[in-house]
Amino acid sequence: MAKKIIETKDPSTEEKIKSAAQLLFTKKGFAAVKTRDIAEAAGINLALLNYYFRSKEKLFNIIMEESLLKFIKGVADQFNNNTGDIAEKIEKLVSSYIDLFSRYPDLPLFILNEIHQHPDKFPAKIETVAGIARSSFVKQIRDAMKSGSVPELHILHFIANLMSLIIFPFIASPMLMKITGVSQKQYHELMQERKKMIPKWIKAILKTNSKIKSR
Amino acid sequence: MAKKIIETKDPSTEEKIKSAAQLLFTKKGFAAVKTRDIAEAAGINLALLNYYFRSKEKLFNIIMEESLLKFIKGVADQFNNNTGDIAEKIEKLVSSYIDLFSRYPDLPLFILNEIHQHPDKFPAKIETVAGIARSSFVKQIRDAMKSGSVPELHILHFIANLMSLIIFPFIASPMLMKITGVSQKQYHELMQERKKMIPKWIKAILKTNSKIKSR
DNA sequence: ATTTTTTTTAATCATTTGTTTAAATTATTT
DNA sequence: AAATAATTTAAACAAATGATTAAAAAAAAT
Repeated sequence: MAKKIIETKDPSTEEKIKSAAQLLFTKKGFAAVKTRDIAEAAGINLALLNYYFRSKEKLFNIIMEESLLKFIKGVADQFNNNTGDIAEKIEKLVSSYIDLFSRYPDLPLFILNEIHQHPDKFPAKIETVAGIARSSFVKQIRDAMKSGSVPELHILHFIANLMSLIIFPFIASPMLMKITGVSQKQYHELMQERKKMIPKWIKAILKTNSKIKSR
Repeated sequence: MAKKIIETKDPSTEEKIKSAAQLLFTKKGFAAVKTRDIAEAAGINLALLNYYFRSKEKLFNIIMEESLLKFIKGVADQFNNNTGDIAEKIEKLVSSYIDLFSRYPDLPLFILNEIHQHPDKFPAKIETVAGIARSSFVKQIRDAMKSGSVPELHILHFIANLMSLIIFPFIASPMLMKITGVSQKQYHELMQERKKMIPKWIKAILKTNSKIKSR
């Protein structure tokens, strides 16, 4: 009856469990997924889940942590990158996120749900988040606004708009497809289109507010 | 052991159950809510839930249907309204939605989750959705684009952008508050601000694309 | 080859959970 | 007031569910 310290061994079954869990948790959420579902999807014996991960909750936390990392790494990289101007950073950010969500379409809703239900757990694990507000990117924007080269706009609006335009179409894809009658393939192409369009739109949004300032 | 046909009687306990269920389902989703949670929150005996609603699932469906109605009524009203120009309709739509989500902050995530998990169930119940594509509002936009008075832009982008800018900040409020350090009260004020700003931003987005066309 | 350790399996446990039952209570009708 | 119907309650059931156990099988070490 030798228990094992998780890290050290065979990735095969451990990985099988993790990827099955990732798939299911991401698609259905913690409560809706049963340990037996994971075992079956992974093609392993039920007891192995607890053997490798101790509990459903611990397994979920691992999946969630990795998901959060995927989600945040892109922002963090761009937000803390010190080279390039605002426009360039936005382009890279948009592009890398659209690629990420094209690969993992369930990721954003999964994460937003988790944050929605456990708002306090979230920043504890990922210190990166607090860093965003102090990042060079946000500073860059704040400075540009103060200097007048970019019109004033509350930073929340700016970040909210940018994230909205990137993320929401992935969260709402079934609805938007139903409403517009667009096919899966078309939808994907339209998302690719947005890589070029969102940066332009964001720029246009910023210019809009100059009316308010110059009045 | 007298069973009853639901509609006819005392609203008191039935309503207590419904509002408790609405609160919990909306906040935590179907699987995470236990019938005993609902009973406790409603301050009623567990068996009454089944007495009045037959099953947890039936109760959930009622809550979901009402939520979908709340969610869609606003669009449908504006989208099928035949008076007023595009700009006016957008203003009304934005304003009514921001009010709706300010009152029911958990509503959008709840509905998006449901659609995400049961994409087929959704349009079956709410015929309104299919109607949106054929609505006078969408026609109006399509005509305006063709006539050149508004630049060409795939209708999906238009609807996606509009919904994104309205809805996403409510879905992501905990995250955005953490990132920007904005308080609950400030956040609410900023959402109110968006009533005026989003229509301008949408207009600005539309104009952006004219470069592509006029080139 | 033998021993030891690690991994896998089938069976089982203890709770939890959705639902039902039968009796008690309350309200309504006659 | 008596009879009937509707509502509420406490208790219980059956199935589902997360977790554990002890033994078997496989792999690694000696």
